[in-house]
Amino acid sequence: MKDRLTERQNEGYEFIRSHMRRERRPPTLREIGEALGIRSTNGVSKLLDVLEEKGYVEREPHAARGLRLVEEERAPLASGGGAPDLPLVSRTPSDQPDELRRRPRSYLAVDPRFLRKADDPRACLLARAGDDGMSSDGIRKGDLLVVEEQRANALDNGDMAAFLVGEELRARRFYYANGTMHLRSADSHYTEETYPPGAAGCHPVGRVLGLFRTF
Amino acid sequence: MKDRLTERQNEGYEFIRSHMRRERRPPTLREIGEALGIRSTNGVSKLLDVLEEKGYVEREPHAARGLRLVEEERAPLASGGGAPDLPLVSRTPSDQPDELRRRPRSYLAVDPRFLRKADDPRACLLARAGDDGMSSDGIRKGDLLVVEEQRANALDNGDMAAFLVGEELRARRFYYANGTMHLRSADSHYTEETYPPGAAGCHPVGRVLGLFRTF
DNA sequence: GCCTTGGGTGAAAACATGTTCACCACCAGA
DNA sequence: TCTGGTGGTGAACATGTTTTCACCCAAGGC
Repeated sequence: MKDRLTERQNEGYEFIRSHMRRERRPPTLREIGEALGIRSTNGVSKLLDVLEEKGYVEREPHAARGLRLVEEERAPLASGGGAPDLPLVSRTPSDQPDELRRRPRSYLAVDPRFLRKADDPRACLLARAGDDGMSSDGIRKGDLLVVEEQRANALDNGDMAAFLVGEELRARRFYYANGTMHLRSADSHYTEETYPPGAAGCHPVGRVLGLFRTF
Repeated sequence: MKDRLTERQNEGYEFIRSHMRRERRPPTLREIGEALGIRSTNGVSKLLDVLEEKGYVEREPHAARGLRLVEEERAPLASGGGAPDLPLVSRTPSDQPDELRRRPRSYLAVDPRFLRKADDPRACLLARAGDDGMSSDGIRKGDLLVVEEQRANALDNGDMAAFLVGEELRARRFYYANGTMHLRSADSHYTEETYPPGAAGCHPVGRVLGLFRTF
């Protein structure tokens, strides 16, 4: 699978590796050439062709610095490849749910173990709870909710779910009965809300898998 | 030194950060523009000018992908800006607090932003709350607490702190008065506990910085 | 002698990427 | 009312970077 490298090829590979650690980006052909004493970018390009054939690097055609080390890709954790980034969504009005993943406020690394209940980790996102309606269930305003996006009909009665109501994100228990969605709060100060499916004022985002809070 | 960013500027910064983690190389102006919905490379360039002025990034003129994150430069480990792993400690008796970091049950990746209030991220660990004494404050039995190890005399009155009591880990408000430690619960069903410093039955672990919960 | 492989040179062409210039709109504060 | 900061558009331009093409040399195997 992975052929052995000649001495010269290994020099090239090692330079690329060290360059990526130092600079946090791949070298250009010229940079490689300069380091190895190769005056022609074509000479370098051929060297990379060999490294690619032998399975040590991958190249993205025509891209500047379009070089990746195969080894580091798979590195389980060696360099932080382990935890996927989830987008922390910014405030979104409930009548424009498509905006949810646009312009995320930031990305946070989340250990895959927190997503083990998700059908699809890529459907997961982070959103801030906008009210205290579930504080009796231990969810407080400002908590970061881990939400797996789901359509309402994929939710089961009693699921902890997240909804956009106006511009606010609310965690509630979800119930579906008599053709309406019921959003049940855990807090007696909050009343149960009901919406017809597809109501502009309330968009079901998905199931709540977990939460993060900082003090 | 480091000025605050506007929301829009933060979107740009966060995209760059996440792109570098995913791709192991900085984005081009056009890649940034595409992600943020900016059609002119000049618009992106001006955004980067601001990020540079405010001390978040550095630019290498004329270089392709000539972008570096100031923050990640100083990152202690070569983990490429990846999330550090915190040990999830296993059950430890309060009279053997040194065992706390021995044989951790597992390690979980935790985004550095969850540790921003820590003096020393390496002093942080994860532990499961063993009772419901703080449920009125939103901490429930089984929650994963992010704890920065600290000696009791580094704690301030009113801090949310973690204690080993017997073999159980408890979150409580910490108060020190009249030569005794007071562990105040948020829940009226629990009574306040007091211990002399150094009591074998109660070992202060540190300050609680945050919590993780999965449903 | 002839072919293959590894390892090149040099230059032009094609494409990717950053820079500059002219211009626009909104908003908050002096 | 003016000014400066923020956040852009669009196009031309200059530079960086990779590709392609033609050609070279030495060593080893047949």
